[in-house]
Order: sequence, then structure tokens, then C-alpha cells
Amino acid sequence: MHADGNRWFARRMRGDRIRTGVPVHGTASAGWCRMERAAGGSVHRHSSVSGSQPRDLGRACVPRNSGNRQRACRIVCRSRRRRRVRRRHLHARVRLIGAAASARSATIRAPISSVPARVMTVRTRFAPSPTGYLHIGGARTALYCWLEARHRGGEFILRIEDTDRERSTDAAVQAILDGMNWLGLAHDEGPYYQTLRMDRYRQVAEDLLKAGKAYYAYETKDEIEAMRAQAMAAGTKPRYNGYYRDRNEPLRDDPNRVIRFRNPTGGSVVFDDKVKGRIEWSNEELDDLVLFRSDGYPTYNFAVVVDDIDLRITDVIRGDDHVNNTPRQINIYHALGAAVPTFAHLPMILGPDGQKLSKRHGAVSVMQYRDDGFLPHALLNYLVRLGWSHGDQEIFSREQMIELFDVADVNRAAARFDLEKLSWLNQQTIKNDDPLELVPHFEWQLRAAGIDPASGPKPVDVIVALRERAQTLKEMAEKARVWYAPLTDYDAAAVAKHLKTATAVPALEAAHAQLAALDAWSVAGVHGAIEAAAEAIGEGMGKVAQPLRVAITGTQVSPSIDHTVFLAGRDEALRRIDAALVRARG
RNA sequence: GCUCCCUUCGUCUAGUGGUCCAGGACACCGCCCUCUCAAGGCGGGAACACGAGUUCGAACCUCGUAGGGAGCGCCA
Repeated sequence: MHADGNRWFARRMRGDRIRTGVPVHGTASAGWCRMERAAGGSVHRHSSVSGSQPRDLGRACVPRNSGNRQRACRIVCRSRRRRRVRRRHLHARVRLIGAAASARSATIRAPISSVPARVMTVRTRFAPSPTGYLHIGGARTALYCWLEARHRGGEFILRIEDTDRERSTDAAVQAILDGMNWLGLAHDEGPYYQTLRMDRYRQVAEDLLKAGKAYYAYETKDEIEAMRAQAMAAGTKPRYNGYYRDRNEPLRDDPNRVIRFRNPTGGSVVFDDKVKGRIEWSNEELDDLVLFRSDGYPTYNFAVVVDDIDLRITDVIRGDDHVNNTPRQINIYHALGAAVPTFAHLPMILGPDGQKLSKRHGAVSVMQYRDDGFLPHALLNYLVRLGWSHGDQEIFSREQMIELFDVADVNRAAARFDLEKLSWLNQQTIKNDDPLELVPHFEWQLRAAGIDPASGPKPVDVIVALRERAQTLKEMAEKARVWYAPLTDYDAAAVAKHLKTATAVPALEAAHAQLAALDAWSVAGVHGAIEAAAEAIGEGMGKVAQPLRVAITGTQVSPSIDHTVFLAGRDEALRRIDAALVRARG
């Protein structure tokens, strides 16, 4: 399950730079300029296209695991808890309709012309703005988008929303790509860049203008600000007053000229959010938002809609800070005569204190977790459970996540980030993964700690000894130091307690003799030698193991004594026992 | 201020009108195991925000209250 991450680590270790290529203009027919991965490996894929007939269409309205859900389908629901049921119902219905459509197109039951010939492939996108690194919240959004696409045999697209020229940076783009890469969330298309699509936005805006669905407005920013202040003072929602809406002013050059959307005035916008349930918004609440700024750049609300339409996004999955934008975006979809995608708004991730996650909370960048010794899969496993669950299951393989995840099952309430549980999950991952898989990650940590993996035992042996004793690989690297560097420090309490005893000297001498006489240097062999030493002096294991432990590590704490001695290697082990004997006698 | 959203152990969550005096996991405490430390096993304390209503019966349905969050940009 760490295949991608491992490959990445391997490249990283070889010193390869993972970089995307230079943007090329005009490579794609739909006006998309595409960046291909140069050295980044297998990210660009279209594997799912041919096999993309949604396989779950067949089970449509029979929910997958119980009679409960079938019963749920019958329930007419209005409240919040019920809404979740309803969501599932709706979801199931949509699938059913899709299935029926595809079934019908293959039979003579319906007029062929009235039925779309193919079922649309699910397409999700992750669309970060490159104003910083990939953070925990963004990573979860990306994960959910990726899982939803994979689960439904669809495609996952990466788009960089960089229309904020002031704050977007190339370094941030790279940081986001690095983060996605480390997590192993491979996109099938992209990354697409909004800044390369300016002509397209302009063209769509002009179409809207021509159709009378948008208009020019000329207020200064100060005037807008005053308008807002006035509305606030009057206790209403600050919104544009529509001064130029029906004025039909001739086009003129003006530094303040913007294009505004002619939002419908009556009625309401309704959508069924896959997470939040049905949301209805009165058009009274919506004002004529700016589509194009005076600097000639499109606004976010306009650009996303155009992009999502052009990219044929079927499922918009994003943070719930966008819920408020959705109704106005839907109005733009309607104005453009485009099909409205389904929406799923994910609740926020809060800091441990219940406040919005920020730098205050320490590690915010996903890459910081790598540095702190977390495995990408453990982070993913933690993140997938934050706001989503499958019964009582806590640990999921990548394949299980894909199989079981359904964005409609995501909770609506915000969740707090809990480092303790992440650490536990990380430990579980370390403990249960194939030690061989962990080697590249562990070696990376050793080097980060200034330890040369070649200067001591085989890393895989160290992992086996320490995997139940470290919550992070960073911690593991620190604990491993004792076998990679000369022993110089002895813990005074350890020496006093285990070396200054009546049995310490005979125990160490016996151990020395047994170990020196050992045929093959192995964990089992060492174990036998220590047992023999204990027997020779007529004491229990403890009387030998503890002095030995102090001799090898200088401390009273280490993995089981056989591993501890084994990892030191025979020569070094004997040397350290000799050194300890000097201390014990002295 | 206005609009929208949210609320089950400290935390993540299960829960879809009776099977719930609420289950699992992390954390915490105790015991067992034991060469230390862990890991593991067993056990313990710990929650339906509050108030009305509907119902034979409510964590679940309705209404209200409180608390929290988001948005109200020529940011995304």
C-alpha cells in the first residue's frame, strides 16, 4: 500500500528532484493547457476510462449492507438526522436512473433519441490555491475526492486555482504537488492552471454579457465599501445595490469597470448536498456578484464554474466554507445552460482546542508529518476516519478505503485533530507493515537524525526490534542510535542499580563467555546464550538481562535483550561487556 | 447585524422509533503477561447540549432555546 510513497522515497533518496514540467500552451483541444509530470513518475493515467461504466449501478437502490437501509429508503425525512438517510436514498436513486438509462439504451423500451447513450464518468477534482503548503484540511479534501473517484471508477483531477496573483507562488505549487505525491494521491489529469485560461473566462463572460445575463458596473471600491458599511449599519446583509443592473450604460473605459452577474431576483436555489442534505437559498439573499475584476482577472466564483463545466466535473467535493458560494455558482451554471454537478461540502478540521486549525497548532503542512516520522498511509488512515466511518473499523488498507468510502457517509460536524490517535495509528502501521516496506522510510529518518545506516546493523533488523516500541519513525531512529554510534554515556542510575550488584560481574562474565562461544550470530542464538549464562550462574533471566542491557545500551530501557545484543554485533557486544565489567568492578 | 450550517464519552465515532439504563477506538486508571520498555490480553470510569411536544415507547420525529462555526470581497 505504500508503493507510491516508497517509489517516491526511493527517488528522493537518490536525490532526484520531483518537478513538473513547464506549462505548454495550446496542447489540449478544449482550451486546456496541461502540465505533464516530467520526473514525477506514474501520475498521469487514464486507466479508468474504458472500465468506467460504474459497476455499482447494478446494486443501485438496494443499499449495500443491511435491511436497515432498505427500510431507510421508505422513510420520508425532514430533519437533520433523517436527511442523512435521504441523502443515501437520493444517491441511490441517481444511480438507479443512470442504470436505467444505460439499460434502456441497450433495449427497445425507450426511444433512443431521448436517452443519453452513455452514463457519465464520475469526475472529481481537488482545486487548491497555491498560497501555501498542503495542509491537513486540504489533504483530507484531496483524499475524499480521490477516494470518491476511485470508488466509483471515475477520474480525479488536480487544478491549481491561481487567479490570486498577489498570493500565488510557484513554491506553493511545488509544495502542494510534493504533498500529494508523498500521500500517494495520484491525479488522472492535470494539474490545470487557471492563469492559463484567461481567454476562456473572458469569452464566457462576454457570452454572458451578450445574452444579457451580465452587465458592466463602474463603482469604485470605496463606493462599494460605503454600500457595505451602510447595509451593516441598517442591520441587513451587505450586498451590491444593483445600480448599473438595468441602467444600460454604454460601454466605456474605466479603471473601475467590472462585469457583474445578473442574478435572478425571485425564487430560490435548492440543492441536495451529499453531506449536508437539502439546502435552500432564497435569491433575495444573493446579490450581483462580480465575475470579472477591474484588473481583468476573473473572480473565484466565476472561474470555478467555468472550469468545472469545461472539465466535466460531476462531483464537486470541497470544504464547507464554500457552502455559501454554491447557490450563486448554481445560478451561473443555469445562466450558462450547463448541467449542475452534485455537491458535497466537507466539514472543517479543527485544532485540538476546537479552534480553527492554524500554525499555532504546530504541524500544519503535510510534509511536516513526514519529517516527524509519520507514514503517509497512517496519515491517510487517520484522515479518512476523521468525519467518516465504517462501523467500528479503525484500520483500513488503501484498497479497503477505496472499496468502502462513500462521500455520502461523511459526517456533517467539524472534527478535531487528535495527534494521539494519529500516533497510535502510525504505530499500528509500523507494527503491521512488512518491515521491508519500512526500510526506505526508516533510512530516510536515520539520515535526518545524522546517522549513517551503513554504520551499524541492517535497518530491517532494527525495525523488527523496535516496531512495537516506537510511535514514529523519528522516535525509532533516535532509539536506534545506540547501535550506530559508540557507547559513551552511561546512565548513572542504571549503573548503580544493575552493575553494582553482587551478581552483575558473574552474570556479565558468563554472558561474555557464552556469546563468544556462539556458533552463529542470530537473535535465537543470542537468546540461547543468555539463557545458558543465567543457568550457569544459577539465576533468573532478569539477573543477566539487566546488567547486559546496561552494558550494551548504557540504559535500563531497550528492546528485548536478545535483539539488543544481537543488533550490536558480536565484536561490539563483547567490547561493551568488557567495558561494563570494568565499571562493575571499579 | 443578516444568511446558512453544526451539536452522542476529554477526542474520533456507531446509532435510521423498541434489540440502547447507548457500542467501538484513542487517551486515562487497574490487573495479567514479562529480562527493562513496549506490544498484547482482561477489566474500569466516562456521552445522547437544554426545554417542551408527538408517540404505548424518542439519541432518533416536531418546535423552541443555548452554544459553536462559516459566509456576507474586484480572496480563494
